[in-house]
Amino acid sequence: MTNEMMVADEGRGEAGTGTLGKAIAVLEAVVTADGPQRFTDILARSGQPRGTLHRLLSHLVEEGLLIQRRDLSYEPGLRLLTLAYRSWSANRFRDVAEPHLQRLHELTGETVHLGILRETEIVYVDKVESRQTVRMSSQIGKASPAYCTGIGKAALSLLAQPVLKHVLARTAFHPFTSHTHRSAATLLAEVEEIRRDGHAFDREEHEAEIRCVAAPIAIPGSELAAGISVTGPAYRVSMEQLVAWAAPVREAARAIAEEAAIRLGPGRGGP
Amino acid sequence: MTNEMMVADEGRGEAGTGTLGKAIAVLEAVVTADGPQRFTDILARSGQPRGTLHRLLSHLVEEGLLIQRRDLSYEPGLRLLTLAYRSWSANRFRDVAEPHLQRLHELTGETVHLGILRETEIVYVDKVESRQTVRMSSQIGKASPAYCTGIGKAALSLLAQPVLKHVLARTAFHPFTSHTHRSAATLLAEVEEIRRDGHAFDREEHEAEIRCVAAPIAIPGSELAAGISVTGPAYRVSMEQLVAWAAPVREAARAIAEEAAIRLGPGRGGP
DNA sequence: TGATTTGTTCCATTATTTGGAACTTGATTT
DNA sequence: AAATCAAGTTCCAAATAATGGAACAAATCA
Repeated sequence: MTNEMMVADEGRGEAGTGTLGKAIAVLEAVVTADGPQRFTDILARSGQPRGTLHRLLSHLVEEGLLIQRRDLSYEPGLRLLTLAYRSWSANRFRDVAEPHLQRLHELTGETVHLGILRETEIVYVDKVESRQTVRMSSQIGKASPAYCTGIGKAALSLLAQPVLKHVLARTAFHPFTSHTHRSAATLLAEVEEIRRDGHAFDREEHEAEIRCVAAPIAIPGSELAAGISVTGPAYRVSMEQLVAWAAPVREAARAIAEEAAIRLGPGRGGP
Repeated sequence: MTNEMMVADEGRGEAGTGTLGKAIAVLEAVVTADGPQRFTDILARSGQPRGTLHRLLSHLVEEGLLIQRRDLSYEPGLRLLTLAYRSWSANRFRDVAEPHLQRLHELTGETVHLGILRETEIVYVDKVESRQTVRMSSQIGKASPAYCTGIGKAALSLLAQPVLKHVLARTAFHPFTSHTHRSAATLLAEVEEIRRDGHAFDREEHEAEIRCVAAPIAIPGSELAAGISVTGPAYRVSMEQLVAWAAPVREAARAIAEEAAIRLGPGRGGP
């Protein structure tokens, strides 16, 4: 099963192909920008010709995916949020994983994440933490690079070697901290270890003073690679501590995979 | 300003018009369904012809908006979650409102919501609550009918009469509880009161044993009607208590509108 | 094995998209 | 006040993609 693991191939590199692809690319251009975007801003960001872009934008507004303000600038619409809410709350894999995340959190007292690999990034799909953090409902839906996060590297370890190579070829190795992998070479070696050990560490590779231990999960039914992690600040969580937590994290991952195989296995999804 | 208040008009009633509209309609059909949907399921739900639907689905999968499982059934993809995360975390209106919601929560000890009107529904955009509830990160993105919720009725009170009529004409008055409005007539009378008072109550109209007090906010710059509310269980929160909270809720709404007018007012949105 | 259900492909017709250029609008400058 | 410039919108013939009915495959059932 691990060998067949694939990554959803989105085809082209940047601007979407096809009519729908272009529309979504424009949507993304607006959504990823900081503030409201005027027509000219989007024109520059998207590279579409004027006439085309204008029609694309009106269609997106008609669909409620964008909102046009009174000063003619464009903002993300509410429909995106509603669609995402529905797809999140109906996600059966997250549902299966949730109690296991909870249990891991009770054991460790630290933040626990569930993430799924998409292209070269890890998308966080669920999170359990104790104290109210600054931003209220966390970063569900946030995407971080796979190559420098615990869950990311764990998920990468599930990929067949040629697929892994293909993903790494598309990865930009940005040096977030002094510990961040700087090339595919060192990462490939670590992935080898992760395959052997069944768990991965983030040694302050994405954010300074933040460490984690993670384990991979192959989602049954779909060809997705996922993972869970326990994350904590370096001053509170030593590497020794993380090593000690590796076993329960692996065990939780195994339990999630097993339960998922039963509840969302080969047949139709349950009620 | 209240008079110009409009509701994003999505045009047609159900199935999307145009190429993009159809694609999003199909996406929605899959996303709102319970489990993974097989081709035939979607065929029935969407009413599209076979050939068309097949192509539409492949495009959606190509774009990462849907995922196709090994058994050929379709599930929501991760891209939706990522797009929604970006648009939520960059939402400047929510950003402005957040500290005010926090303050209201500290004053009342109950759950505080921020919602925006979209068509006939209220979409919850932010939420502040104390104890960890069952489901972790709440119902951000959830949509509830406007006619039977506090924020919904408050927001409706901002609409110009003809627009309001148009919205109510498209509303299905589902009797959730014994207190739910059963027709536009009684609702219109209450909206009149809400316009006069500046606040609205939900007297267990959407869910039994749940009450709230809400106040409307006209979002400056866009033509959106929004609102905030304090919600609590009937056994803990009396109607008298809600009446007492009405003033601070109105005041918070006013403060949010004022601050929003400055920070995201007529000009470009500053950093 | 034959019947049935489910998913996929084909392709001539039709409708939409494309995108450069002209046009409108509104602000700023001379 | 006229001229200049920038931003947004509209137009339309050519190019392209969507359409959808029907034929085709593949798996499932009787």
